[in-house]
Amino acid sequence: MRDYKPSEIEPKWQKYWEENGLFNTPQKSDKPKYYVLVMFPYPSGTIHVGHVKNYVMGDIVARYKRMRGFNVLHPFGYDSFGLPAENAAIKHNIHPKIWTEKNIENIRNQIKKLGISYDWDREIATHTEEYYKWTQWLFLKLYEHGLAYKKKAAVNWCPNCKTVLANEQVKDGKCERCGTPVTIKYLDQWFFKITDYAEKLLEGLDKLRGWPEHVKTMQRNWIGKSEGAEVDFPVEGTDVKIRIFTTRPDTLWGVTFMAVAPESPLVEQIVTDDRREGLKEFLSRVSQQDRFIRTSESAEKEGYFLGRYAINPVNGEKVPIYTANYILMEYGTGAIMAVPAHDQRDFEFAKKYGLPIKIVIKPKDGSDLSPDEMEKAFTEKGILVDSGNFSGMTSEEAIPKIVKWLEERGIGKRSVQYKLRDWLISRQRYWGAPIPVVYCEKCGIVPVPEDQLPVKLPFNVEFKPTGQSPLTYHEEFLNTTCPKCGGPAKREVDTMDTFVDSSWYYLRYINPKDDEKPFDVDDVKEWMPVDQYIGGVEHAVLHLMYSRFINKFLHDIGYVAVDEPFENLFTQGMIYKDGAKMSKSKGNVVSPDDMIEKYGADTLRMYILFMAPPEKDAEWSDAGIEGVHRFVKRLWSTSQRIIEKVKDVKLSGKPSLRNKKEKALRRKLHQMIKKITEDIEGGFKFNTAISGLMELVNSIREYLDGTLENEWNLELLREIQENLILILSPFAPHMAEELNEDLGSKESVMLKNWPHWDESALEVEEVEIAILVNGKVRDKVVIPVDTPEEEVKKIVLEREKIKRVLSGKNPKKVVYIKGRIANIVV
RNA sequence: GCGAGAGUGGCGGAACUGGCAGACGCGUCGGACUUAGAAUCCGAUGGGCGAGUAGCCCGUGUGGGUUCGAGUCCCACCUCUCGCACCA
Repeated sequence: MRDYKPSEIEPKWQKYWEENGLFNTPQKSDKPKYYVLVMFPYPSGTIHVGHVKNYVMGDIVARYKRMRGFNVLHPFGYDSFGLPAENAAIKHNIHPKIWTEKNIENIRNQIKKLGISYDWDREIATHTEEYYKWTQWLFLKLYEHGLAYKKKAAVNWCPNCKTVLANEQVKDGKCERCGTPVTIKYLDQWFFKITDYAEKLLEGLDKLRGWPEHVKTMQRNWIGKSEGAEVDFPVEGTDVKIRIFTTRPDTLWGVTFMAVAPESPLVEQIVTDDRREGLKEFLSRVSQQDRFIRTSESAEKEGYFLGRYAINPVNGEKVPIYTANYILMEYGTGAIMAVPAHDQRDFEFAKKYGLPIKIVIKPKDGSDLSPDEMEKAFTEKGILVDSGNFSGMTSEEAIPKIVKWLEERGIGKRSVQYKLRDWLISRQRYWGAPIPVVYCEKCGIVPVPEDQLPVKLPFNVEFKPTGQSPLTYHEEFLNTTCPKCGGPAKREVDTMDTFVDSSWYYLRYINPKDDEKPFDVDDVKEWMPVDQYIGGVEHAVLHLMYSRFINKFLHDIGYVAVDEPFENLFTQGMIYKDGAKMSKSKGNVVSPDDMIEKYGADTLRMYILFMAPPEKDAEWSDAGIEGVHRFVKRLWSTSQRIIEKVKDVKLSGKPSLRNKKEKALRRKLHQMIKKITEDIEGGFKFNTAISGLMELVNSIREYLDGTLENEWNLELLREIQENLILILSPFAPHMAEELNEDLGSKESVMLKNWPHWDESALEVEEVEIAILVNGKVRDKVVIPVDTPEEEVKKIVLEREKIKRVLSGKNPKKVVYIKGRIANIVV
C-alpha cells in the first residue's frame, strides 16, 4: 500500500491546477456567477495560521460552488500601501516598495502551498500605479460631486505615527495602530463627506439579511442617529440666538440654564466684558484637558458663567448661559438647553453650581419627585407637568405635538443628528496614493485632470519622521504647473488613507487589467454584488462602512448597479496561541509553512476548520492538529485499501445490497453527503462537516474490519469511494485529487459535480425506540419503522422490564413519537 | 448604563421544527504489537452508589414556570465576552 506523502502529492496537484488553469474564472459564462471574496491582507512580513483560516474558508466555498455549477470568482490581492512599510523604511533603511514587494512574494508563496484556488491572473496590489491611478480617479469623482473637500479642522493626531487619524482609527483615545494617546491638532485636511450618506448607510443595513447582527449593530451605533428638535433661544441684550438640539422636546419647560461648548464661536459673542478675563483663564484650562478624559463620563463637569441670560422661547423664562467642558462642539449644534431634573449631566452640573432643578416630567406610576431629594436625574419618559398646554400628556404623546407647535410658531423644527463624522482621508505620509490636486496661486485648488493620472509617487525620497510627508521635500514632485492656467503650482503632498484603497478593491478584481478605466460597468453589473465576503470582525465599522459608502456613491453616479457591495458577510473568529493574539513580538506565531512541512496543507486546512465553529475564537493546539492528522492518514489508508479492490469495478446506478450491514453503511454515506451539503450551505458549519467525514470513515473501517475481505461488497465500496473523494475535495483538495487519480479518473475532481444524496438510502426498516416512564428512559426496543401506534403501545407495555418498573400501576396514557420514543405516563 | 451574543464532561465542542444529552476530536486510563520507544491498532472514559456489561440516583450557570416530555420555550436572576458610552 502506498504511504501518505503530502510533501509529494501537494506540489504535484498545485502544479497541475495552475498549468491547467483550473483556478481561472472566465469573464463570461453560461453558468450563474458566484463571487466569493476574502479580505485581502496587509503585506507585513508573512502570514500566520489566523490569516489562513480566512483563506481556507473562502476556498471551501469557492470549491464547493464550482462543483455546484457556478462560475466562481475567487480573487486575491494585497492592501499594500500603509504605515508599516514606511516605518520599516525609517528603521531598516529599506525602501517601502522593496519591502512591500518582498513581503507580497513571500505571502503569495505561502498561499500557493495551501492549495487555495485563487485566480492568480486577477491578483492586485493597491500600491501599484495600475491600481492607485484608479484610487485617484475615485477621489476626482468624489471631488466632482462635492463629496471631497478640504477644511481646517480639529483632527486626531498620533504623535508617534506622526499623522492624523480618522475617528474610526481612534480607540479609547489611543491610536488604533500603536496605542499612543491621540492629541488634537488644527490642520488643513481633506475629507470625504460620508455624512451625506448617513441615512442611506443606516437604511441599507436593514436590507443586509446576510450580515451578522452584531456587525450591523456596531454600524448603527457608529452612525448614531438621534431624532429630536432644534430650538432657538434668544440671548437677552444681544441679537444672538443659541440654537440647540434636543431629543427630549418634552423637557423644554424644565430648562434652568444653557451651556455652550468652549470651542464655540458663540462664547465670544455672548460673554460680557466683565467676565472676559475669567473666561480666558477657564478656556485655557479646559483646552489643556485631554480630549479623551474630557469626553469620558467620569470627568468632572466644569463651567463658567458668561454673564448673560437666554430667554426660553416656550415660556419666556430667563436662564443663565454657561460654557461647559462637557459640551462637544462636534455634536449637535455645540450648545445645549440644560434640564437638570431630567438629564444626568445637567443634574451634576446644576448641583455643583447651585442652579435650580425644575421637574416637568413625573414617573408614569404617579409617584412624586422632589428637587431637593433627588439623587440623580429622572431620565425616563413619563407624564408632563408644568408644561403649559402639554401638561398631563405622556412624553410619547407630547413630543410630536410639541415639535409641531414649535414649527408653527417658528421657534424650532424637527431635526435629526448623527454621530457619524466626515471621513478624514489626508495622511502626512509617503507610502500612499497621492491626492490628485494641485494648488495654484491664481486658480486655487485644481484637481488633476483624469487623463493626467496617475499622479506618480516618486521613488527617491528621503524618509524623515518630521510629521510632514517626505513628499514635501521632493522638489520635483512638489513643483508643477497648474492644469488650468499653466502657471506655477504646488502639488498636494499628503497621501490618502489606505482605507480609500480598500474601499473599492472588490470592483477592480472584476477587470484587474483594464488600463482604460477602473472597471467595466457592464462586467460589474454582471458580477456584483459579492455573494460571500469573509473576514475579521475588526473591520466591522472601518473598512465595511467605507466600502458601503463608496459603493453607494458609485451606484448613485451610475457606475455600479447594486447599492450594497456585500450580500453576505461572514466574520470569522481569531486563532489564539497561549491565550493571546498571534504576534511576532510575543513570539507565539504559528507559521503555516511549518505546519505544511510537518503535516501537509490538507491536514492544516482541516484542522483549522475542525478546531471550533468558524465564527468563534479558538486556541491553537498542537495536540489538536496531531489528532486531525491521524484522521487524514486513516482516511488515506482506508481509501487505499478500498481502491486496490475497486479500481476496476464499474458501477452504474445503485449498488445491490445483501444485508443490513451494507444497508447501514450505504445509509451512512448518504446521510453524510446530506449533512456535509447542509453544513456548508447552512451557515459555514465546517467543524461539524469534518466530524461528519470522520464518522463516515469510522463506519467504513468498521465494515472493512468486520467483514471478510472476499465478502466485501465492491459495488458499494466503489460508490462510497467515489463520493468520499467528492465530499472531501473542498476540504483536502490535494488528497482528493490523488485518490481520484488512483481510482482511475482522468478528470480533475474540480470539474466533477457535487454529489446528491439518495433519499431512498436514508430510509430505515427498523428503528430502536426508547421507552420512557414518566419521562425517564427505562428500556429500549427495536421495532419495524411502520409499526402502527396502537401496536407500539401494546409492545411497550408488554416489556418485562416496563412491567417491573410499573409494578402494577395503571398507565394513564402512552405518548408515542414515531421512531423516537414512547412515553408511559402513570 | 445601553446594545449584541454566550454559559453543556478534564478540554474544543455536538444535539433537526421541544423527543434517548454529551456526536466528532483532544486528553486520560487499560490492552495489543515492539528488545524499547515512536507510529499504528483495540477497548474504556459525565458524576455518584455498586463486584458489575445488572440496577438505581444526580446531571446542560441559578431559581421558578409551561409540557406526557425542556440544553432547547416563558419569567426572574447570576456570570462572562464583544461593541458603544458626558452624543444633548
